[in-house]
Amino acid sequence: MDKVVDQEVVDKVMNSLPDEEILYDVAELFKIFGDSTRIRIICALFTSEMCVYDLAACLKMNQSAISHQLRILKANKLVKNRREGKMMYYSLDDEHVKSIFEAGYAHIMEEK
Amino acid sequence: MDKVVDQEVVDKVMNSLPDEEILYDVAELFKIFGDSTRIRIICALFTSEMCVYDLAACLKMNQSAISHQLRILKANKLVKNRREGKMMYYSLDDEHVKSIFEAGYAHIMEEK
DNA sequence: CTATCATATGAATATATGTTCATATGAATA
DNA sequence: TATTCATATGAACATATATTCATATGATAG
Repeated sequence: MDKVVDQEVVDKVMNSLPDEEILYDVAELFKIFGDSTRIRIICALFTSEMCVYDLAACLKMNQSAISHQLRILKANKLVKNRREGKMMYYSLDDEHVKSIFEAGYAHIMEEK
Repeated sequence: MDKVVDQEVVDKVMNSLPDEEILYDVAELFKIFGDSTRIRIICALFTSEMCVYDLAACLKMNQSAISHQLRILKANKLVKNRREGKMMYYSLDDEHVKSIFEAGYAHIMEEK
């Protein structure tokens, strides 16, 4: 006899899944957190708002790389910025950023 | 006068950053969540353990793609599996999986 | 207005990664 | 043991993305 799907289970699971579009957005959000440069930027901003130049110094990366990543973070509303003269100060834009980070961080620390 | 880093801020931030290796691991973890196929697999497994065949049916994807992603999820200890005859049942392997997902999900839902 | 500084951005490059196809593996059954 | 079914896996391909380099933009000081 051929294997067929367990229709009962499949139906139950399919009904429980959030909309595909929502899950796509959730994945896109996690993708933002899924890069070590961006995670380090986010972590740095937990402590203090910073300008691009100082962020680059902290992370020992060049200014352009930081700028590109800040652009992505800002486009996803995870950071915001304010200008002060020539300098642009970045800070976190959402309380969720910390809770998301901490959920992942807890998982990693438990493994150690 | 040349701009120099704000050494005080930079020092404070650098001291607050977790080890680079930890942050790398955190980023790697979020990267796993940062793919819509894997997020959908994870979500499906919130409801019920499932075999590969049924998972593929739920997500309307081919078996190979699901298998490849399950392999990644398992390598990262987010899912575990048990064999029952020919079938391999997958389920979530860690309580953190749900808390991580929910942190991201909450952020997305708030935007809607 | 010009020069300089801080930041942003486009193009190019290298690398990573997801899916598909073909096929292998491993278990059950005839 | 040969066949069939469920799953796993390697290779190939296409796509996405992070960084660097060069340069543009925007703001301030002289």
